[in-house]
Amino acid sequence: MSEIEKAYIPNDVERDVSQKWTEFGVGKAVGKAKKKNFTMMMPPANVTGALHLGHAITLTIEDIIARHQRMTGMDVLWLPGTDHAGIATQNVVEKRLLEKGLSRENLGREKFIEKVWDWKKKYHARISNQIHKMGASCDWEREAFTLDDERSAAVTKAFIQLYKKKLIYRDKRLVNWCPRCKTVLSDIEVEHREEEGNLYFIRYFVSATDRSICVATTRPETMLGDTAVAVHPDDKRYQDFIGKELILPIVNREIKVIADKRVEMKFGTGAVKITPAHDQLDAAIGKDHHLESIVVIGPHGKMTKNAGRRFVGMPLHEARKAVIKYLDDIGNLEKIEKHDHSVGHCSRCDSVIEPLESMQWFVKMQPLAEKALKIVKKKQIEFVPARFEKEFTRWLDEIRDWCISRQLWWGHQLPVWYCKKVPEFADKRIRKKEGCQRVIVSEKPPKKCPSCGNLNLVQDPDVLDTWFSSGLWPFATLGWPKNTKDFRSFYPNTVLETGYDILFFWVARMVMLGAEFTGKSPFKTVYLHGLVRDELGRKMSKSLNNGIDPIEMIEKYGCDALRLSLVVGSTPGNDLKFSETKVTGQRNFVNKIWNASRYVFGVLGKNIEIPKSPAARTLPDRWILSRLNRLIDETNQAFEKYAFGEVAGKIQDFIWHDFCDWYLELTKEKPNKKILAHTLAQILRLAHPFVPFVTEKLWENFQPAKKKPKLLANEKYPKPIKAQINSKVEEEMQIILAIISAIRSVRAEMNVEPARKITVVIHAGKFEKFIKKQASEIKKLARLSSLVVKKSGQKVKNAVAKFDAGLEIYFPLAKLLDPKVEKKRLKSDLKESEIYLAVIAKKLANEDFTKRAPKNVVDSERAKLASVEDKIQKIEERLKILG
RNA sequence: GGGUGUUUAGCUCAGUUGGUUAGAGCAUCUCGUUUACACCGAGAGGGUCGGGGGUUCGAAUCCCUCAACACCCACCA
Repeated sequence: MSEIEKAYIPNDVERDVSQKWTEFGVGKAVGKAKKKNFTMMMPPANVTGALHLGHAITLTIEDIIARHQRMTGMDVLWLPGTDHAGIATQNVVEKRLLEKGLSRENLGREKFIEKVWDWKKKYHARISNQIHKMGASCDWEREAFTLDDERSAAVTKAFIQLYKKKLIYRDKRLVNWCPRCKTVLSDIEVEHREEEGNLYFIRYFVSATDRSICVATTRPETMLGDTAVAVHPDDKRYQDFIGKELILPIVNREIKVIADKRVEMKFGTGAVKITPAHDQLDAAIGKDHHLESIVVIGPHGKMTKNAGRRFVGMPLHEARKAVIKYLDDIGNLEKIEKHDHSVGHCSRCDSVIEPLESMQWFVKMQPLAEKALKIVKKKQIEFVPARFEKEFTRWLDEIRDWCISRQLWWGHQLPVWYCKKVPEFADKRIRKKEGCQRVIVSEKPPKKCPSCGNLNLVQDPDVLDTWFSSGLWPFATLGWPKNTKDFRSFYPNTVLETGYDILFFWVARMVMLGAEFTGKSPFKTVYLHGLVRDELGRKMSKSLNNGIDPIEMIEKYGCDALRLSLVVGSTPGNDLKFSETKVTGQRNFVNKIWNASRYVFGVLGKNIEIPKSPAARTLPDRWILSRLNRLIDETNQAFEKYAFGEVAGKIQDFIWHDFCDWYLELTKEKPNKKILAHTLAQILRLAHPFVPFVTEKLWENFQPAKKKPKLLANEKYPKPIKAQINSKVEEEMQIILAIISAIRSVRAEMNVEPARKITVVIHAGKFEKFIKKQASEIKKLARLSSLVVKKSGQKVKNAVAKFDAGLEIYFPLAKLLDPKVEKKRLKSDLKESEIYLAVIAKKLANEDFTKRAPKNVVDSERAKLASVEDKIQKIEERLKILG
């Protein structure tokens, strides 16, 4: 016993245990088709920086799942990986370069990518190390990276296959442009926020008249690119304007008034300026009315030469001011009103997104979404919690095409070559050259143009959206498109666990691409956890500086404590408020397990074998076995529901209260070694998925010296022995515990020092027998010098009395008894009981209740009534005696 | 403009298919060095379950409605 430290010191233990797991290959999956396989892919962490609490909760939940499944006998593949995270990583590296006065343009593409790989290596090592520190029992031998060779091959294959099916196409359209990241983004990478703004009213005159139309806009600078004004065809105010030419102020270009149903009559003046190059709705209207599209805002957020000499080169916000001033000067600015509207921001850098017309690559989503929806309809995929299914299908129902090309360097370059026709943002040298303009999509660089034989082909400089490669993750990680053994063994995956914030970004794409390429749902269950927030419920962010570093928590309190603090009290899909005090609370619990075990191992001595089926000798023995098996039963059920918080909470309750507070204390005099060993072993097995380090370390004490050591991680998860669940035993024990509590309560109320042992007399009625059997335990825990248990007897005079559960408990100590205090105490008890009596009596007086409620409910109410009536009667008698 | 979630003790949250006087942890107060643990133990106080209405013998739990907060989606310029 002296070998076990008095308090649990996590850091050394964790290092030691971690090493053991690696040695024994705990996370390694076998991968034989005949074995029962369980597959789960770790959401690949971005190689941008360090692990945060979001990763910590992901790893904790997934490790709980993985360890639990492993212990139930599954061949678990939990495959770890990292994500190249295109924009995010490129941004950090560029930022770092900028600090040294460098830019990616100075370095050139190749050199720059080298730098990013350097960064990747460094942060990959750091993140892997941190994943280890979280206790993650994943299969490192199968680790994958979204940009490694195998995954890149999968990406190319996927791209080509979709292109051949005409599900990938190239088109010029209005896209979301981030002027800071200098790339287009998909629609879901744009975050809309309601912002204060202005509505500007600008007057456009009809050519050669003094009649005019006033238009309202939130973005006056775009008027330089207007090519029409639209009104609703039914709008009486503007009937005779339709078809007329207006003079666009400043530019002095003629634009037509058109009629279109999409114009909202009630908004603004009912007349809309149409700028097809810079607004989605305008683009749609422009297309239908064959309007010209004039680009006035360039890719860097500056005005183009189309905006006119006065504005060219101006950044957007300046251009807005200048246009307003100009319009005001020439008298065309009617008024400015306050107007809140939703503004799109880059999800990576928060810059305001500009709609920009540009040639990009898209995935046609409708056919893919249909396949995914079919999977949902056929119930081939289950969401936990279920409500996310609705969100999932709704998004798929309204799906829009996915812009997948990015003007970045870090990522999978498109497997596309042009016969000297190059995309618009390529540099000038190649732009000048001309060819037959053929687009070649090919797995390997083509030697010459298949149409004209030209040798001078140029690869599209763009890369694919990071999420395109993540979308292939469930099968690309297993070697797809090759038909590998792993793919056959582990596909489809069993569970996909991640945060609900990437339901569309990631989960939906995996389901669609999985259905497309493998013909089935990539996983059976989608478990979505909530977001970790700070104690005020705010999102953790760098700008608020409210982030908590999980590694720091591990160093301070231990990994097990951190893991519990992320799971206990949390439910699927709901956000979790996190605070350091939660971790300290769980650290205390982990220490409790440690010390309870220390006590048990002290009692057991060395070379302990865990008994197969220990015999219960006493009521407490039978009770703890009943409670234990009830717990096992409940935890198994809760695991089925993915209610990990519930499982952890129940195990915690059992260990702390049933086992430590009661069972260990009750049996200290005469410990039953076999029951102790068995119960502790079951506890360690049950708790292991949640607190793997401390339990694995403690498990070492169960190893008989001669035998080869076995790991707890490879043990079987407990199954309930239903025959040991015994409600009668639990009820009896409940009475013993109630007696002890009642005595303790009276002692505290009467200020009897704990050191002072007292005498208690119990009139126990029908409970006499088994209370007598537990007399020594009651004496010990209630600190009694003697305990007299009788069926009934004369009311004990000069005693403090307590009536509970049909029992009379007397404390015959004249010194203790202050009649005044005792009367007061009894009276308050009486009052409470009378209130309770009234409640039940009223219920039973109601004929509807006695007639309609089930018999067992009515009976139990009657029993309660009898019991409380008895108690009241006894208290009243007592009060009479006291006078 | 649609949709979802949350609202239970000072704080963080549990509350299965409606059925004891609504629970736990933290915090608070009182007592305690009973050799596993002060990262502990014992005891106590604290809630008209967001408001209103309905269904029912019976509602924190089911239905309607309102409110606050959070989030998601949407081309109102």
